[in-house]
Amino acid sequence: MHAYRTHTCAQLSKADVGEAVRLSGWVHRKRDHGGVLFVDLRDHYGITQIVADEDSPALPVLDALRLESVVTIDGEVKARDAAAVNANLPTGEIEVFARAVTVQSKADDLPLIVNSAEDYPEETRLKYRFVDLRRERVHANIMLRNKVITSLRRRMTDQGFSEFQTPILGASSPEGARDYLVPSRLHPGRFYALPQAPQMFKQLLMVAGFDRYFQIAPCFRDEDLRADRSPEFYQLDFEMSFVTQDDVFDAIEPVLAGVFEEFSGGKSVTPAGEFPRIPYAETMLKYGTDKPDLRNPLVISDVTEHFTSSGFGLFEKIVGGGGRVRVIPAPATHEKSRKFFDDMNDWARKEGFAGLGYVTRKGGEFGGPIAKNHGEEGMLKLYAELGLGENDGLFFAAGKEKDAAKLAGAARTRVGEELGLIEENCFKFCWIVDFPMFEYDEELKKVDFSHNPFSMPQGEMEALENTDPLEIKAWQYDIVCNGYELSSGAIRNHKPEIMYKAFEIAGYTREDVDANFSGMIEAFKLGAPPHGGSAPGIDRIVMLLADEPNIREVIAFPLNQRAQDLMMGAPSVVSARQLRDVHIRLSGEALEVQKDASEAETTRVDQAGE
RNA sequence: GCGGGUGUAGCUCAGUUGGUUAGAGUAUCGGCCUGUCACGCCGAGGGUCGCGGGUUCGAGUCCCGUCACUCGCGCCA
Repeated sequence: MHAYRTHTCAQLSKADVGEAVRLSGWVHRKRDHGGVLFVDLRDHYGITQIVADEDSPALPVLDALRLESVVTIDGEVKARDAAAVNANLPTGEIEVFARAVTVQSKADDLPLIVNSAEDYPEETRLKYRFVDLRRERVHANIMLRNKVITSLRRRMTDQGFSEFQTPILGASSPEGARDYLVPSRLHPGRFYALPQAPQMFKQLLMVAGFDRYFQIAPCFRDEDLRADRSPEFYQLDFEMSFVTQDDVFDAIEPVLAGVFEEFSGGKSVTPAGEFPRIPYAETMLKYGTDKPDLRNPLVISDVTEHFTSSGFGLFEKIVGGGGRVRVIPAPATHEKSRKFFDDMNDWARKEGFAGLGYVTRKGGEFGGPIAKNHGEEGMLKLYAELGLGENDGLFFAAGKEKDAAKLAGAARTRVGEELGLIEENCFKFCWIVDFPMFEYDEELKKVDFSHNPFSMPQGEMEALENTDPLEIKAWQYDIVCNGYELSSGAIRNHKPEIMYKAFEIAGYTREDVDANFSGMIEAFKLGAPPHGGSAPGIDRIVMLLADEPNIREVIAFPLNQRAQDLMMGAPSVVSARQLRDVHIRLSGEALEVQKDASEAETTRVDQAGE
């Protein structure tokens, strides 16, 4: 007989009655009836009820064990009486009568309880993540993640993509997020950077002629966190040669739609080939964001023209100063109290906006200060244009275009949620396309890249030379699902002359480009295919599929909101010797921290890895 | 860096207008119980009310500061 088990805790059924079996697992739950003891034995696969009575030598041993101890049970499979069958358990028709027990590992008092769905503080959960991960929900999330990744791999290879690895220790590059830095021992004063994404390497693989690349790629960005942002995360990174934007869309839509259909648990998914394509300018107008949640039916409109002259002086003044007025409909709000509208305004102020105006309408009657001052005639005209009914309210976001769009976007979400308009049980995908190539940086008072500088401008060199830079679009696109940006990608700029020109517009010289992107620019001078790709975020995909509001719920060992590993103690102080090795001397606060750390903390116990 | 929320027993939470010895459930420990499956019953231990200061005859409760966690803004593809 095997040392630990003949079956898993999910395997036994009526067909095995009478068999002598050996099971191993964790003591999930105990029910002690004095002369008879029930133990739910749990492993990765399931739960089997173990029973011991006074005839069994296992009884006192199991009785004394705390929950989550690990045991091996030798016993006999018995059928349960009809009345004792547990229909909630796949193994509920049988139980194993314990003849003997071996304690593999005793558990102390637990910081959190595995057999309960109770919510524990994240701090506790992360510190004892190995216990937390035994709990049903997180365990299932991590297994879902595994299945999603397996499925993505299969779908990509089936489409002729090949999987590659790229370096983790790379060079810091100037654009984008802050890099995680790794000091070099062999090269004093020099640093590696962990990849924010394998961007250049995947492009170089295209230049190397591999045609279709993908990778489940670890990415690192040293920026502040959000619920959907971790400093280390994974992307389904891919790149293709000799492709147009449409080819990239055609390649990835079936992969994403397919994996969502496979794991959505019956929720509807935008079919492959039908992802709406929304230009950036349109999404900023209609949804007030570049990651619109299309489950929300509300659409923002620009009504600036209605307020060039208006009895409502505030809007007239804003419009006169070049500002915009945007509106969000609040359908069927005739029975909402004044408090509902005032609360929205309070919310907007709390969010740091100037305020959210509103008009109420009850049975055709307009209400609120804006309606009063703007006049009934003007309101009727406005409502007619917007196609609004006699019981529909309206929220107003006014200000500089950027601010008005942002407030309108936030208000659209808020109104949709408050009115219960968000469609449930669906995943709504869309592409955001035609991102601007450049934008005006108000702080630096200059034109700068609005996204990745390596995207091909639409119209290529001709556009760069003859168009207002702020009008130029890029072959740059995002995939958005339910308001989450899942992916960002582009058709790349593989022509050195166009790249020099694009950088020139953003105020960089040929020498700047050569110095910062030498590898890439050299490669493009030695025969580069047109190419493009994208990189869907795997953690966010799993988060959506698992219906979790937080990315850490789908990462086995996540860093907390302050980028610390509470279990392993990262980031940690290191010994003076380690610092010397990498030519680093601490000062100021950093030196104080190092000094205050206990000797044990800075003692390095060498251990061999695998 | 900024704003919001939270912080009371190992854990989840209650705690009134500032008023006697800060409670419940769960976990732990002890006892009872032969068919449970969130078993049940009896009992016990367990508290720097995050920390520091202030107001007050009196602070878990009010005020100021600070720390931790978290959500958002800034930042970030």
